Amino acid sequence: MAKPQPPSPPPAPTTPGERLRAARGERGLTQEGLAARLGVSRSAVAQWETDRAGQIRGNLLRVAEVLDVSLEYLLHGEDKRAPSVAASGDELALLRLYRELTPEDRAMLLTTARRLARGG
Amino acid sequence: MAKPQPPSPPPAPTTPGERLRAARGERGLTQEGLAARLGVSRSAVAQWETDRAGQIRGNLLRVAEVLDVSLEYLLHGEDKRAPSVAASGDELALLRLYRELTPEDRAMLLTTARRLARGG
DNA sequence: GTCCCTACGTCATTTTTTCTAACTATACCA
DNA sequence: TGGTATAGTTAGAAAAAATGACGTAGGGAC
Repeated sequence: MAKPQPPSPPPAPTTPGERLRAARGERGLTQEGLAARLGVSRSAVAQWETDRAGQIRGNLLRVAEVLDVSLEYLLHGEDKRAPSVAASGDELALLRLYRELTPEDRAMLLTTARRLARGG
Repeated sequence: MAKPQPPSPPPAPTTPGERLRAARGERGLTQEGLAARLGVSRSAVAQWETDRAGQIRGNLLRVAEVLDVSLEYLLHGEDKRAPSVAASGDELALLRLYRELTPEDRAMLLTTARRLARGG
């Protein structure tokens, strides 16, 4: 009965902590690594990710910066404002960066993307 | 000499506090009114607006809600709300490619984009 | 098996931040 | 002048978050 589950629909993280953890994971950072970049203790990061009393709040800005996700995404989840195309925080980040580039660099980035997509 | 200044180019607020004050003003709220809606004291609001020792933090979310501005705007200034939709064809292409990538490759592409954006 | 190492969760306590409650200042108007 | 409304500033209290220490789980190497 069970349809052969396609690849694996990623279970969207539902809390700020989960989203933080997801974003950190995607960047291949450990809690310790992230903590170091932020200049806080590892346990602080652990507490943020487990949505404990210790809240991200004060460091939100820097966390969003270091992980390159939007504040809105970290806090609210998917960006509800952009149903059309760009969805997640990292996609928005990519777009923002792209728009900053010179035409030459844009072309280069697209080439890189294609190469990676081909399995390069 | 001085060109007749057109209407009045609104001097863009440059700090979170100034932007908060501007947003509050636009909505015709006094510090007291805003404080009431947020459930904090008026002096707290006053301190946020005068950018005293990074304060808003804990209430950022609610402030943004009540004033109906984005967090990004409050904190960073530039309106980050706009770029949520991918417009041009090349941007769409970039996004499509991005979505095909593995998390690792996505991270790599973002890194590349950041490097290019920094002028690398 | 067990030793070790890495990554992580949790707790008690300390440290930091932020709030509140006065108090002060300025502007406006009767 | 007095009265009102709005906002800036300060000290101390209250709340929040960071730290450091401890415990757990998984994986290799031996």
